[in-house]
Amino acid sequence: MNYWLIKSEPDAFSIDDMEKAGTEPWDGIRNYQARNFMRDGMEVGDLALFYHSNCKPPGVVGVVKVASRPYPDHTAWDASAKYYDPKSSEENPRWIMVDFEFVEKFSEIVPLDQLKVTPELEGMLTLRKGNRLSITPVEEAHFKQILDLTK
DNA sequence: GCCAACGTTGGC
DNA sequence: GCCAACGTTGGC
Repeated sequence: MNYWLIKSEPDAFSIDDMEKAGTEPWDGIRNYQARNFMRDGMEVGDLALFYHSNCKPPGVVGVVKVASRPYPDHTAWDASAKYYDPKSSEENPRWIMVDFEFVEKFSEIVPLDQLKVTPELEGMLTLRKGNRLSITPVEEAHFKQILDLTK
């Protein structure tokens, strides 16, 4: 069992969209580190914090669950798609994705400001200055600490 | 809108 | 393999 944090811009896809969708293919990941986390680390049933980025305020707004094994991201093959990558092919897919399933929406956001001042979360990858990864692993203790902050 | 941080690209 | 130029992310 591993824990993760995934970022999404609420203007593009929010926790409410996630709740409506129920299950959502997480396509469009075009970063090797994030891809490798999905490929090498994610297991069906893993839990992930759902984080709203690029908004006011940014922060953790809920929990989702890994609902599939990694599989090729076909949007990379579609020349008209936003995340088209000519270097990826059906024979040799460069990018992958997983499905996420809605688990929970917090009654209130846990804002980034609060994460930053919580001593137990010191060292969390997402809090590191300049971190732009859209998928990061989260330590179990940190994951549980953030759930505690919602109570 | 600004800009720091970081990843990617491509010339050499 | 180096590194400058460029693009993107995301907090502020």
